[in-house]
Amino acid sequence: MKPLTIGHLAKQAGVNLETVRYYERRGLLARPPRSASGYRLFPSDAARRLKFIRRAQELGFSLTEIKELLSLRVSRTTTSAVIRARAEAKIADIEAKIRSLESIKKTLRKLTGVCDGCAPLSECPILESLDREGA
Amino acid sequence: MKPLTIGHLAKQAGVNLETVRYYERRGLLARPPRSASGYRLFPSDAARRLKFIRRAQELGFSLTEIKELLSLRVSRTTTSAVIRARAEAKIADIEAKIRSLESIKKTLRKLTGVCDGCAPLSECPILESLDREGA
DNA sequence: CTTGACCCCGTACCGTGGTACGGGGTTTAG
DNA sequence: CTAAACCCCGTACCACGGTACGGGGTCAAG
Repeated sequence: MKPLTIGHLAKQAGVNLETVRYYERRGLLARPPRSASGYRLFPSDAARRLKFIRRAQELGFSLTEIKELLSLRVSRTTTSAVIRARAEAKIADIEAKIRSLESIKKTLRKLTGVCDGCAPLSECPILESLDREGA
Repeated sequence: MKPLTIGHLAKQAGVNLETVRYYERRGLLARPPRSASGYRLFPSDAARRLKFIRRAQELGFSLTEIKELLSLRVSRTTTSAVIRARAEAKIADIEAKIRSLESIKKTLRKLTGVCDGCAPLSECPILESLDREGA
């Protein structure tokens, strides 16, 4: 639970040290307290936050969106109703993503089934997923 | 079912015309036949393919990965066993994405539940999702 | 008390995924 | 038969998300 220097944090989270500074600049990581000589001293849960950011990126969220996600919490300055609305919007986004992924997955499963069933497949069956629904 | 010029295709798929050319260069779209004067004449299902690409991008796939996804199909040059293995790898990727999304969603649901239950929440509850499991 | 590892900051540079530009031919509607 | 609208191609440029560089201070081991 002792504070981490930027190098240790970066190593622990598996990211580049410069990336940590970059996220701080972008506001994804709070500006940490500094030692007398100006070194950043990160709370140990900063590593968790970094890992969250990386995972969320892999799921197609931009850094801006991730920042929004991370700031969803009840506070003095934001009422729970506002938070609730924002969270529900995010949930809808996420559910749409999940549906799309399920759809691709289903298609891929059909594809792996070919070997067993020898069913005929269209030229590029994957195109059959993700049809309809406006952008 | 008549062929589309690049402009019509772009409009139909809701993408920039230059993007179509870019995808063609990147190999995500087959080089289409040309008219006598050199105009591209796309089969009408190219629009579907473009929409697929855009959706897959929103799900965090890079253009390179999308190209791979799109090329998953049985052909003369690729045996079904190879395809099967590739498809199964993609399925595993997708399932991991879905799990991560479900995890974030669950956290967000807890958040929206606050209004009703007035349960105390940690400072930033979203961090609790996506914990553990190596990158 | 020096040497190597680490940190600071600002700025420059890079890969990905486009998007724009510009000089030129083509097609089509009036 | 001409003007608008479209297409060609190559090249330049852009935003995002980093990543590297370089000149300087700091800290810990020998």
